[in-house]
Amino acid sequence: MSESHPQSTGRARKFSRQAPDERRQALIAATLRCLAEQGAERTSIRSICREAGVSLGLVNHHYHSKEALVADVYEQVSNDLLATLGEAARAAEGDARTRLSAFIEASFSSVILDSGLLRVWLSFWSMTHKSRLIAEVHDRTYGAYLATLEELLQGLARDDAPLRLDTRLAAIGLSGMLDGLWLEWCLNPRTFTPDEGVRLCETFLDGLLARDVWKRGSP
Amino acid sequence: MSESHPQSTGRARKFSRQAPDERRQALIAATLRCLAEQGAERTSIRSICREAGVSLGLVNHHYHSKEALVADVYEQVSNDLLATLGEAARAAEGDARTRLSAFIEASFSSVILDSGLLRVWLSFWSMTHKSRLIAEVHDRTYGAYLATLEELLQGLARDDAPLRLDTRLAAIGLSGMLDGLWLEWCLNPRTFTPDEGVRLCETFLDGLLARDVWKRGSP
DNA sequence: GCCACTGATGAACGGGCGTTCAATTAGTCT
DNA sequence: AGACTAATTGAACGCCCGTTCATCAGTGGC
Repeated sequence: MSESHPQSTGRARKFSRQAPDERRQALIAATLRCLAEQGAERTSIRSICREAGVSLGLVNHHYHSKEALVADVYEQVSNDLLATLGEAARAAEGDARTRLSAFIEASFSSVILDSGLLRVWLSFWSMTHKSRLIAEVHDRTYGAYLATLEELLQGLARDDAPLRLDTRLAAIGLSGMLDGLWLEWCLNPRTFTPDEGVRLCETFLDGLLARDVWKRGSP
Repeated sequence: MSESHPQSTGRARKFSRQAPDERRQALIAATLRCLAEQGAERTSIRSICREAGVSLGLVNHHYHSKEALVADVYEQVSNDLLATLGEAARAAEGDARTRLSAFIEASFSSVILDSGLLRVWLSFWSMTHKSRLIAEVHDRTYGAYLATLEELLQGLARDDAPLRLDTRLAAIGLSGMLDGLWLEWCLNPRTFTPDEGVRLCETFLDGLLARDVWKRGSP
């Protein structure tokens, strides 16, 4: 049978070695599962090791602290998520507006609207103020998120030549609405449906594109 | 001198009695300070008692658990905050739109844009999934928040008679943008200015009022 | 002036935490 | 086959946690 289980002919292997990169990856995955299921407060090095099926000391062999491990998790989850959303936008055939709609719809898909994912994010957010490392990951990944949105919005502005759109601010506004609705939906899914969330974001976009609307708010 | 300090004529008072209501209030205030400064993870019953200047056992004398205390804090902070914002809206002289703008501006005032306040809210949010009590407080207070926004938006719809505004959904959208921007600003105040936040919310409102915009997102 | 009532105290309990480190062992290289 | 290397183990350390409860002490009613 498998060499990871006891055999009749010899002693069981007590553990299996792995290359540091693979092991780190396994620890990251285990940490993510813990954060999603238990939240930051109940995610201990012990529970992570239990989840990963390794002994207590292993985390501190591969990471010099719990903080460093969580920072790696943050970085990876952010990148994966943004990649998923970006992929959805890129896969949409059509003009810039169609791609943006695809991005928004993907943001309200069941992969994203998951209270476990919120628990993960709340964990990261709650660490930003006491961990420089985590704060840096936040700034970097949120910057990448904004940049992606801004790029999509620049496509919009290009399609609609006479329109003067402050794409930086528009990206901030759209991300604010996406994040705020996502947060609220995860906290209480009964408040509104994912479809309604999509419609609200679309409404915001439409408002941006109504030419004389934008300048009303300006000084 | 004060009877709460040692006197030359007698022994120092070891403690002072207070009516349960007053004491509870003091504990709530101390808990709030702890949550704002340290976050949920570092806010222990011990640190709360230290902050309130009372002994360890007192919290469990007035509350049967830490959870019950935090639920009381949540309830009170929510009510205070909504009262502050509602006050700002009510104090604004003018039409419905003016009152809404006042509400929005108040939401981006320095009292609200405070990373300590975010830490408090992150604490509450992170407890909603493992505490029925806290989840109930969230539902109740967020419902009141939405109701206030919806009332203000109904005033808008009344001023602009031909406009058909789904005030429930509009309130959800506005709250989403307010919360999302508030969250992001607290996490990284360098991303945008409070003024820009106000302008983004105003833009969303203007979009809602551009008559033919709303139905575009509808089925 | 005393007593009952009740708010307040703080030691004690059992447990979980992050981190350290000497010992062990799997896998590779000669 | 044996030695070497480095991944892995798990006990141990010191600390903080929420809750319990026997005890103490102010206050109001008699």
